[in-house]
Amino acid sequence: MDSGNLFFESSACRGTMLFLRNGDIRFGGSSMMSTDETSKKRPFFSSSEELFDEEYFDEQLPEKKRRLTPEQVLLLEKSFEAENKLEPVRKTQLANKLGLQPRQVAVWFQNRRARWKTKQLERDFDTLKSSYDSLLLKYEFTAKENEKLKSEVLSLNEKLQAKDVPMAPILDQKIDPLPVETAQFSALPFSTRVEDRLSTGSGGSSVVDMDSSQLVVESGDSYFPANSYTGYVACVKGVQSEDDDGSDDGRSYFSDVFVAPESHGQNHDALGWWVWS
DNA sequence: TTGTGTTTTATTGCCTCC
DNA sequence: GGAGGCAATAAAACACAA
Repeated sequence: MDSGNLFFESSACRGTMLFLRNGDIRFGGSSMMSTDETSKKRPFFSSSEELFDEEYFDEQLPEKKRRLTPEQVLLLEKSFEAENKLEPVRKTQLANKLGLQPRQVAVWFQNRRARWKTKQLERDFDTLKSSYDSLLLKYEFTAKENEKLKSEVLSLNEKLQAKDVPMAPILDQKIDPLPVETAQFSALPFSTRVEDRLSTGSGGSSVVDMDSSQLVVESGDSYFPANSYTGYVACVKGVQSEDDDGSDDGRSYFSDVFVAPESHGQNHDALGWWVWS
């Protein structure tokens, strides 16, 4: 990992001097501190000036990878909530404020974005699953209705035949879906780009671009594959989203949608699903 | 206390953008 | 070409059951 280490040990401190490829020199070591103690001590990485300061060395034990204090994490979380990308000026300001190196702040944001993305994928999956289940129930219900109506037509035809009246035809085709208004949803093709979703963490609302007929998900909303899903989204009530850890913004990015299979017209697919455009 | 699974911090390598 | 982003990964720190 590191390009070179120099182990050192004394009565005061014990650890490893790390010579990193990027030219940084860092110190690692071990301690038997409690978590509480840890939170009171300095962060692991300090400026090279500090690290070569003898007084500093006498007072401070170099540590191995050190967890950030709750206060530091809180401030970082707040900053992330405001904006999940870190421009250089803000990085420097945060680093100064927190007593960390800018690199640490950048790394924290990088990892935080990764965690956020993982959570978001989980939420998207849950939402899609709920939507699928809901749509499946609807399909099954309507299919039963269809069968029921068919048998009614048969029955009535038999009665008409008995009275020698021309029969009504039984259409051997599947019925069309309910009108959009009746079904209480509207279909919208959507397409989102990962870059757009990640560009900021402060968004959260979805807007519909009527000109392009696309559901435009504002930055940081969802992680459906970019331009790879060409299905349709329809708004429906009652799909719950979850806010797992509370540290995320807790927004529901697709809490009111479900997805139907791809289609280019009002028709049925191979599995008998109703699809529309 | 110890083994094990999870979380957090940090590095590496590759990619994109300017 | 340098800066910054991301995915993958390592490893320390932590949590927790046995």
